[in-house]
Amino acid sequence: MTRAEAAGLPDDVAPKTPDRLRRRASRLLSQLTMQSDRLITEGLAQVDARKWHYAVLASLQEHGSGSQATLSRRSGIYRSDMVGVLNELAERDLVERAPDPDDRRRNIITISARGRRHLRRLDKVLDDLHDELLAPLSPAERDQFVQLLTRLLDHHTRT
Amino acid sequence: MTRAEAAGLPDDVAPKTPDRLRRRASRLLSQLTMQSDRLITEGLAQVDARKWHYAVLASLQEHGSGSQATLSRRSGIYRSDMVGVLNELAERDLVERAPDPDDRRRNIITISARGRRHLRRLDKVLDDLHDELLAPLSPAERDQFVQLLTRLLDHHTRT
DNA sequence: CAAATGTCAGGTCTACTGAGATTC
DNA sequence: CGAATCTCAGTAAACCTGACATTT
Repeated sequence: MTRAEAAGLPDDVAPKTPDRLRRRASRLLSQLTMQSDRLITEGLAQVDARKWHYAVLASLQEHGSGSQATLSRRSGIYRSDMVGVLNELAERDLVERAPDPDDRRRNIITISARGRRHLRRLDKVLDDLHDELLAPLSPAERDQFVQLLTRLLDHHTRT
Repeated sequence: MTRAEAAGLPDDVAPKTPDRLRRRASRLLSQLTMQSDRLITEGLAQVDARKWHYAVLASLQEHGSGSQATLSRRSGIYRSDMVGVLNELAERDLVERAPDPDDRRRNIITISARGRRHLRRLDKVLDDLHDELLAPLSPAERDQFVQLLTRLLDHHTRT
């Protein structure tokens, strides 16, 4: 018995796909991302960090120092928002902001020893949080989930 | 050669997992959802609709009429935001808002014939948009993707 | 009385735009 | 000159809270 029949609705009113609202990938994505963001934001707050802190520190460690504009392109944060993020990171002595002698428009951002230590901590915290986020999935399913997400995202950003 | 070696970084600085930023499920989710939301929002705007319109209309059709508070619980929209959404839907004659004679605190919201027609249109539009969203995936992969999302979301909302 | 309902007036956060000053 | 960089001001939308009057 379909849901429409159960509700006593005539056939021409019955949805082709019951529960279509709940099955729409876009809606599932939105809702899950809200949960995920909350989880991550709260978890990082407990170690005095934010999502963008991690993005910038990880990018610095993996790809090396760079100007604010470079970091912006790498991490996807807007140039205008990067200023505030770097202010927070510099306040905590996690990065150093020094003028570029070769191009005086630029600041060169470098991760500090403290920043590297902090990043290691954040990585552990995030590992735990992702364990919680992906708890219902087996290791193989987690890999597959990440792979599907990656393919979708690549498709929509590359083009 | 790892990325860390390529960048000339010492071993103790090398990330355990290269590209960890790009592989974090939370980050993939955030970014993909941003693309998805943009796609859906723009697509619906072309037929003078918004995401919440669809949510409310679909809920009305699948679960029948109800008070604003009931709709709010069904669709996940806040009671306070529901007012505005229903104003927009009523302006377009897609729903009717009538006081409940049995409980004068309530309004009973009913989908109109026009609303049902509009909903059918929105469903087609959304089908196309999801085709675009999930373009890189095979039908089997799309099912699996939806299923993984559903399991994750269930886990984080039920508990 | 406590609780539910519809409504309104906000708060906060985030993605995003625009512009100005400086330097290349 | 045009273009890039850093910075700040501000918009728009989304999620969310709190309060109020009315009714149960």
